Amino acid sequence: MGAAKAVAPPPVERVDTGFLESLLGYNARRAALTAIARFLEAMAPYGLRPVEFSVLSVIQHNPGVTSRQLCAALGLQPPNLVGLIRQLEKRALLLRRPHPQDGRAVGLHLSADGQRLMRDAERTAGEIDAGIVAHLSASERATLIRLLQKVYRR
Amino acid sequence: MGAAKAVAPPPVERVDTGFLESLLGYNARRAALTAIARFLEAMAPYGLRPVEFSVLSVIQHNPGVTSRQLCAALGLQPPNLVGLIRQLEKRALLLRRPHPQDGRAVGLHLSADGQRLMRDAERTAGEIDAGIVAHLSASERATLIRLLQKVYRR
DNA sequence: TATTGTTATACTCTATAACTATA
DNA sequence: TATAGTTATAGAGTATAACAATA
Repeated sequence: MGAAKAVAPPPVERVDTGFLESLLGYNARRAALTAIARFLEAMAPYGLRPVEFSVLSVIQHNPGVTSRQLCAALGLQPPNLVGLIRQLEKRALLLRRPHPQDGRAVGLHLSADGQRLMRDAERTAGEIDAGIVAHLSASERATLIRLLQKVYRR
Repeated sequence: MGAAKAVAPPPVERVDTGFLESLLGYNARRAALTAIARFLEAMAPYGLRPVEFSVLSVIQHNPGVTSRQLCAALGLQPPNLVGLIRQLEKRALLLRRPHPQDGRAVGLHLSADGQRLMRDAERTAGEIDAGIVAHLSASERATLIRLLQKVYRR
């Protein structure tokens, strides 16, 4: 065949990420980043980042929940929750009340302001989420969420 | 009905995360974190973190790719790629060669060692990934990946 | 002895502004 | 003037060790 010595390879025209796209982890991460980016924009008016939103949401639906329970439910480290709780308390969105049965623990509750904020924020979050999967059918969306849960639940 | 004044609410027994679990973003993030945790363990013997793995994988399948193209393909910021490339070059896993057409750019290539490492690492990554979705059927796995791509591709 | 909440701290990841060399 | 690569730097996010108060 022809001369095959020291032929400079042509520049890459289109980057092939085929192998990565065959991995579940890569696709889940990319999808999560897409969703989180939209979420960040939509929650900016409320002054809530994703972690703050999820913390307040769990407190709203579980009044009196403890820090420990929050950490377990959301996969957070206790030390990282301390500053978060303190800031949300400063903003008067949540209250810390003594735990009815355990003197070491503190029950977390939303204030009236916090409840109002979260009612609006959760509605907005639901709308944003629907927008992200607007080009999926309702059944595709349900399937996607069901399969994702199958992955991370043991 | 009964007396309803100042009754202390009972402690939370089981934390309800139902609302968060109705959001795609939350589920995608949890699934991604699960997959990444397994990936971290499996790649530790190769000394590769997820970003390093994805960078080397793209270079392997696109010899001569530039930093800029890598960043666009993987969603990285150029400044964050610099140190990564430098370390991988120090480990003699990749080579930087002048770009054949653009004097500003540098073409990235895997060394022979890098190619050997990535052949093994990609095989291991595929096995790990299969293990994460082992309790899903082959068709469920394909559906999951297809729907995730539908989310993050525009 | 174990657990809740906390402090201090460090490490990773990611983001932005500004510079240089070349196009 | 626009782009590729780089430097310096700052901000999130996440992790561990160790402590006081209570169980």
